[in-house]
Amino acid sequence: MTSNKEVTIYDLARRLNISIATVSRALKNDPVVSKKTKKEIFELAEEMGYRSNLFARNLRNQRTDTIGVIVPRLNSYFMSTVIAGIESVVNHAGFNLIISQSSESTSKEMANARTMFNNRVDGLLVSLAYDTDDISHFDIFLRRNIPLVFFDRVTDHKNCTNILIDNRKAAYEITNHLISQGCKRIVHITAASRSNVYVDRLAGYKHALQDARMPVRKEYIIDNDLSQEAGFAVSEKIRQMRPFPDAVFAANDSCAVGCMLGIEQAGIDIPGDIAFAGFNNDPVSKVVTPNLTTINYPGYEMGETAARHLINRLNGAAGVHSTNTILLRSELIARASSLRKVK
Amino acid sequence: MTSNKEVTIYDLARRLNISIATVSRALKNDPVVSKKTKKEIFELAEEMGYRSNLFARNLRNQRTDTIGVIVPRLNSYFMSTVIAGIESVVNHAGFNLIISQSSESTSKEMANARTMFNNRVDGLLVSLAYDTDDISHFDIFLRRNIPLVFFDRVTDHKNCTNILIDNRKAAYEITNHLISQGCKRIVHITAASRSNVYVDRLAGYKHALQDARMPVRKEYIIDNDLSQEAGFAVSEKIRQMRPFPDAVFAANDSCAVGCMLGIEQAGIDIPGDIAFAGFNNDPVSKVVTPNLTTINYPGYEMGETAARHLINRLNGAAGVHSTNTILLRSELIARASSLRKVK
DNA sequence: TTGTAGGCGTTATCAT
DNA sequence: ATGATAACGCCTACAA
Repeated sequence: MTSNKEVTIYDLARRLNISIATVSRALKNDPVVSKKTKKEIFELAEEMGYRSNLFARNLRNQRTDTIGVIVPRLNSYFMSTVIAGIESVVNHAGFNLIISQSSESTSKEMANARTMFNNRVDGLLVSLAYDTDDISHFDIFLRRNIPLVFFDRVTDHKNCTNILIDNRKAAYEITNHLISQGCKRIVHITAASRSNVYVDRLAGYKHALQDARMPVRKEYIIDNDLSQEAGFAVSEKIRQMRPFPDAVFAANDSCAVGCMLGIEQAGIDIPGDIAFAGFNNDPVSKVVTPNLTTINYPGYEMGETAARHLINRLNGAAGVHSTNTILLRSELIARASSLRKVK
Repeated sequence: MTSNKEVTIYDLARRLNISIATVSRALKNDPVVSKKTKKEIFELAEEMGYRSNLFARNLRNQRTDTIGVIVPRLNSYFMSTVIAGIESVVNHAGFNLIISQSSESTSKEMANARTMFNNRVDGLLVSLAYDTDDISHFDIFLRRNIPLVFFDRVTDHKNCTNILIDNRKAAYEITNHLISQGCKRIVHITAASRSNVYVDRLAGYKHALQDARMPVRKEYIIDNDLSQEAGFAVSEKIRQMRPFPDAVFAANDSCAVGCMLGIEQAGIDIPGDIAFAGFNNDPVSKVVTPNLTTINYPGYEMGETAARHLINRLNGAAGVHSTNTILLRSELIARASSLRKVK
């Protein structure tokens, strides 16, 4: 059992018979302190197991060098890739990171925001929960000029920058791809959420149909929570549709995969009888049989961009403040699940 | 542009013409303060946008109510399930959480540990990086009696509790299952890591073979990083083996899946020509064709257990301190990838 | 190059 | 029921 007593700069100062000011300066490598003194201080600090007290420091500095991240869920490939991107930038810039998940619940998101606020984060990166509509719980940050950057699941707000891809365009492309493969009755599985992500994908889908002079049928637009299980459940519904749809475009890969599994169990041929497309380029898209056509979503870059933008703002970089939206490039990846014709 | 100035208890006190002591007491709902004063204080705090300063509070209290988590990677289904379990317990107990990933790098793990230490976490939950062997970077915690709990990727250390499953037994069972299906030449894919997880699974595999009086062949034990790509690469190696193996037991599901994809591309029948088994019960195991036999790994429970144990220790619960190891139950899930006989 | 002293916002101990 | 005040550990003008 060792002592719990913390070593402070006072202890170091006392032992070396110098002032705490010198110790404090030495520890932050202030060039004004003599090499010799510095060396002594460092060695003693090491020996006594000194650690800087972040609270005292932050209390004094009114700055925490910490950035908060709030995401709906940690458990998608996409999200963990984003986090990796954020981390690389943030660490490099000497900031710490606090991550929390809202579990797709607005009330938890509100609590998380409060915690971040109380932890005095210098800035915040947010991807909104499924149902978050009103974002007034972030006002506390804006009122104090704490920069707020949204990514993926965003919302329009002056003073906040949004980092995302052009969901509408990507959905347009993938729908168009299905059309080009001869599909005429394309089901779209989307989320019953007002989130930009799903709204825009739906818009892209509709737009592509319209441009191809195909009807937008209400019964072909199916709402669920986009989980794999929900996708599986949808397959049952689809099987009973008459006329039978000849394509499914789901707003994410897991849901597409769940639906594919259900369809295949019923002995229906993919893509012969019905083609499939998803969204995100999740690794599972390369596992399912046949491999799933999807949109490659640059998660790592998105994380990097969001973090870099935030840090630039913190450092007062010119022009950054007025940036409203940053769009990243995405791309269609056509795989076997949708390839019906030899081109 | 609003002011950045923080509201403190001094501001509240001044406005109400009372002392900061009363304000402080009122804000923590001390029953000693009169209802009336309390009400006034709360209302003014709300009106002025007061927020408690965590740094000042922590500095004063020498306690942060924060728990740190260090994991190798966030991007596996298993790990995000664990985190969810940890979160539920931790939030409920009124603690905050700081999460960081070591990206399987020992040096990053060391840096993370340092950060956690400087952030004065009250306790730490750790799953070790791939190659971490020496854990002296955690000594700083132990020296200060900051409780440390390892889960999944653990190491033996007095004063630390380990939460894990019986990897050896699980691996024994799954190997035995393959043997019961008539497999005689079983390849094991494992990690070139000294981590208990892989060492124990290998031991279980060997043990099962020995109990069945089957030889343990060195060339059947393959090392890699257990990624899906690595699994795919292994399939090539396996295809060239003579005699041809009739089963593969990989130490995780992604690697098993990667290998299956390679084997199937070569037109080899699973499980007819070669059976497959993985580990973890990752969702992908239900997507791959045929569905993958695996071990169900109770991630959520593991997270809950680890967090609960840590919090009990922080609260000084009796007996907890001397607990060395907590084993959770795992179970074999036999699916089509290994079912060769009708029983 | 080093030292002195005040303050960052709280909480807890003593008084009143 | 309320008030005054001393820490908590650090940083930084200002002084020497």
